Amino acid sequence: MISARVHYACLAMLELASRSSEQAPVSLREISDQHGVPGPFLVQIFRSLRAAGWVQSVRGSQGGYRLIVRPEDLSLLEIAEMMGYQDSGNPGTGKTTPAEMMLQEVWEEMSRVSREVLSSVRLSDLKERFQRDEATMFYI
Amino acid sequence: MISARVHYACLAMLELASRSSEQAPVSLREISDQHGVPGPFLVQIFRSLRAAGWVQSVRGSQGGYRLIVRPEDLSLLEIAEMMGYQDSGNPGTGKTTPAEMMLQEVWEEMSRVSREVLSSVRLSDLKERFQRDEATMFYI
DNA sequence: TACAAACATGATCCACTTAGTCAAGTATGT
DNA sequence: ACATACTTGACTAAGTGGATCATGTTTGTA
Repeated sequence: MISARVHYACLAMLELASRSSEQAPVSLREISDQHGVPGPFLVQIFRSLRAAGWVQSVRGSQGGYRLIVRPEDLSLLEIAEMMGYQDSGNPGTGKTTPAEMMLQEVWEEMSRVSREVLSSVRLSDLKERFQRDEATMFYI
Repeated sequence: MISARVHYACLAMLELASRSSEQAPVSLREISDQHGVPGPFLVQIFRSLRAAGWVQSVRGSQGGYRLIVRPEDLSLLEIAEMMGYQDSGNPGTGKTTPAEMMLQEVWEEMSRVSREVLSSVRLSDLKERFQRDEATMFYI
């Protein structure tokens, strides 16, 4: 249901968000090492993130990526959709029999509630929780 | 998210349920014609339905399938799972970083609510609605 | 200026799943 | 006997997702 592509993108965005106070951009290498995401795959993902206008690239040595949207303005649903979450709808025989339509309603309700969950989580929510967790960890 | 296989299986089960009062079993041919499901594909699907113990096959001429569970005892979730819905869980890098775990929670919540929708619809619910629709259609 | 770090872009590849097909066999009613 | 219809198993075809490669461009630094 959730592809690795979506998962990786969310990890990456969370990393950028949690380090948005730093001046230096974050390199793909760091994200790759930190979260175990295949390096070349990250490149692809960031192409999309850049196209979405959420990150800015800094080329050259000491380069990397920087977040240029406010974390509270971005939900996981938006990220997932940008990464290709459910471009294709539910199946169907094409017919419009009563049975067919009834099932369609169920599938749509399913996808509705799923999207509701995704859209209810903003990047800033995760960032907050993340920082709280880190603080807790530190004192244990 | 919902595969054609699941969709077809639900259509077929609904057809069997709505005709469970008839003595004669329902042939695959009839279901195929009625709902536009590729014939040979139905064969595969019914193998699983039979393995689940929900239908009984009647071989030979005038043969077909007959429902042998009560429609109120079967939910769409059970059908979907039998047809291979989400055998594989959500993605993950395998690491147990805070970020990773937080995302896992979201993905799990997503799949939880989806399953909740599926499990809340029983075959008997669809059957009822189906018959009501047919009756309405008739009088229009 | 030369070099290394790091992004940019496009093409490509492989594995897996899903949808769909075929063929040979068995059971049964007429 | 013969037609109908399920049984079983193998098999193909297409699409998708994950991952990789190669090559080029930009920029900081020695």
